[in-house]
Amino acid sequence: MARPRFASTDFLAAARALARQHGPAAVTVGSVIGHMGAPAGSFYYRYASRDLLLGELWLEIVLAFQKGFLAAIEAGDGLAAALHTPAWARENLEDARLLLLHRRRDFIHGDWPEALRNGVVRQEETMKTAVTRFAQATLGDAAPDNLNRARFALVEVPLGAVRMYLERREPPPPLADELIRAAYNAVIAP
Amino acid sequence: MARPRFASTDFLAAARALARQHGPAAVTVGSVIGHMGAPAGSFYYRYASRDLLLGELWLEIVLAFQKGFLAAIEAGDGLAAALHTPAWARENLEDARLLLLHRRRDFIHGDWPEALRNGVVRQEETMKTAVTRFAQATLGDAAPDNLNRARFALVEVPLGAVRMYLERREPPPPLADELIRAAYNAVIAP
DNA sequence: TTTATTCTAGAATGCATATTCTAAATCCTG
DNA sequence: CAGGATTTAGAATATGCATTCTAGAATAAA
Repeated sequence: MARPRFASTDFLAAARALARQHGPAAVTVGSVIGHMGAPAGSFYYRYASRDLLLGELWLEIVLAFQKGFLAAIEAGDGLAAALHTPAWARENLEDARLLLLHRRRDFIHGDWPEALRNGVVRQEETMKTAVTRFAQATLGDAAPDNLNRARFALVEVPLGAVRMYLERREPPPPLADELIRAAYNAVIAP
Repeated sequence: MARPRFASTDFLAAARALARQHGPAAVTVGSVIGHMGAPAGSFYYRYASRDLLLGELWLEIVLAFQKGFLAAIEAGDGLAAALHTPAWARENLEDARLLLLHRRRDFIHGDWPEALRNGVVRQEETMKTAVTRFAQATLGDAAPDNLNRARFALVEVPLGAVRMYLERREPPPPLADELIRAAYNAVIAP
């Protein structure tokens, strides 16, 4: 084989760097290979498409985020799950900006590549299951209103408390936690 | 003059319809003129660029939304301002989806057309001023933490309570108001 | 050393879009 | 009606991108 100069992970790393700096839309095949001085052929030797690259990037980040969230839910601690967002954002500011300031469809517009579809579906369902479990355990049952209440407390409130800081590239301050805690307690009867 | 078949407002209406159905990215010059059977020349006779069209659309919607919000703030009623989001979303479901499910940069990527720049800047500052006024009146002063607290209660919480419904094209139910009220009261000390 | 395999190289292709250009049609005014 | 202004019309141009293609270079295995 010809001397391998470019590994898959190199392309992924370049994509990540570009996405962090200029957003997912700026991750074009051209910008990626330009960023690392690789020819187009080398890219397509590793990745079947641009979508595959961006999809992998998103999935990797979302799964990393999810881990701590799920752990808290499984421990039955909803407040900890809600507070996981600012905590994770502090430790992973750049990835948090990527994940929380953009939508999934900013990474992949339209259908996901076959190779990733399973992973994405599993990710979605894992999240949905966690929220459902929380609703049942803490709110009594998984009636629609309870699911929405749970989702609000666990997902939307933390996101809202953190987004304004991420936009300024600042780690969420203690106030973010305080706001989340207050809203959580107000919405999830103790 | 040749018989005017296409008014500016026709293009704006077509853009709105397309954006509502498929998102701002689907508003291309081609899709707009295709949607109304107009030639490209007629479009460019009315609009200097696609950005101008999309920018006008966004600005029109955001200003419509803002009106009620500002009225509540000026009346000194923060809770009413927070509840304006679900109320407006109920009355303007499709525009609310457009405004709240997408970001400004999904309409205009990069620099805004000169013709709209003033309007956008004014819009931003009007909003910032309103939040500041609220912070001073209700939280004592406009220290950074107070501004962020105000923004959370007035903007982020309502958005979070409403987004999940908008995504499903459903008007926000009473629960949305209840969640907003609870979070608002918890965060804005009475 | 030969040969098959794995990659690098980067030019060529194709497609979706925005925008421009030129011509002609329609209407208003004198 | 003549002449100028306004609009329609839509083909032509330009650009940015993803992707494909064909050649050739570097390596491992035989």
